[in-house]
Amino acid sequence: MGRAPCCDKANVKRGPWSPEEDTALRNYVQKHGTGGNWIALPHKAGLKRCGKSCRLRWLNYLRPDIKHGGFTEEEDYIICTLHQNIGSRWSVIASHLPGRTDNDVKNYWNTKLKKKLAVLANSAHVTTNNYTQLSTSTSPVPGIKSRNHVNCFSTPIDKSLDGASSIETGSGCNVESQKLYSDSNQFPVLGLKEISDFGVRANSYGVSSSSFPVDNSCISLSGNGYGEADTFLVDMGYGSAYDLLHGYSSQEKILEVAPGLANFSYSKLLASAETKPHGLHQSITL
DNA sequence: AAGAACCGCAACCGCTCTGGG
DNA sequence: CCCCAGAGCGGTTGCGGTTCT
Repeated sequence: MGRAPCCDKANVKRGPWSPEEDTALRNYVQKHGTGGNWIALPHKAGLKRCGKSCRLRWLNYLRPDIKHGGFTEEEDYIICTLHQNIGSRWSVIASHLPGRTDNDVKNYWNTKLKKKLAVLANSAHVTTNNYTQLSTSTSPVPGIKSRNHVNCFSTPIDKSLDGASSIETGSGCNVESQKLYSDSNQFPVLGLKEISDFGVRANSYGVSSSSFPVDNSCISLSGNGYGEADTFLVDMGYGSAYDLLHGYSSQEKILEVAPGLANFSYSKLLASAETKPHGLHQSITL
């Protein structure tokens, strides 16, 4: 026996909403609110619709603060970053995008962004950028062991950044790991730095992303327009920071995971630079 | 010009979560 | 605790519009 339906499907209208229905629902909600009871709402509003359908219509289309239209580059960036870190938790991702609904974000990801990233991944000369979660067996940095999805990308940090600015660095730079690094004197590793050294504030989403702040002692961007940058974020892909916190927190261990860091040089990387939408920094794809 | 293929998005479905009794 | 109704969520579908052949 299946689950009981949430409403009498024989007596409710389905399919696209008419302008009259939209008006009735909008007027009712604006006047009375939802009352915390969507099941009873359609009857009160004089609608022959399922409560769930009303809720969806309101949340995804009729709400006054809904933003319609194309997604910006900045929104792309946020979606990609969060999707990398937390997966398809659309409601959480949407909560970071004012005016966007989970349905919007989900549709956008499935119809456009996913394909866009696939094209980017295929066109990358060396590897993909860290927007993707490819289960690739090829490693972006020579010698890095293939893990669940090890992709690497760097972000030159502009030292003129406002100190109050926030860069998503994942838990690789969160307070807990920074403390661990500094307490155990691990920072000499390859120019690994504390994010706060650069005058920017790490913004941890409480996820296992993995951006390492480093100085230019291990990175050279000469010849590709970034030679003047002396601080960078290097993102090793989801999971690496977690490892640093749980057993890979020594230089030997780091090199075990990523031996390529020992002679890591960006100078050999292609200058497939793109301007990041928020204007805080730029990134290159390794 | 017409049919096929593709695309984007609104809406639905069914499962999980949550809170009140 | 347990149960259940309702809310919330993510995956999927269906359809209208657009582009391609």
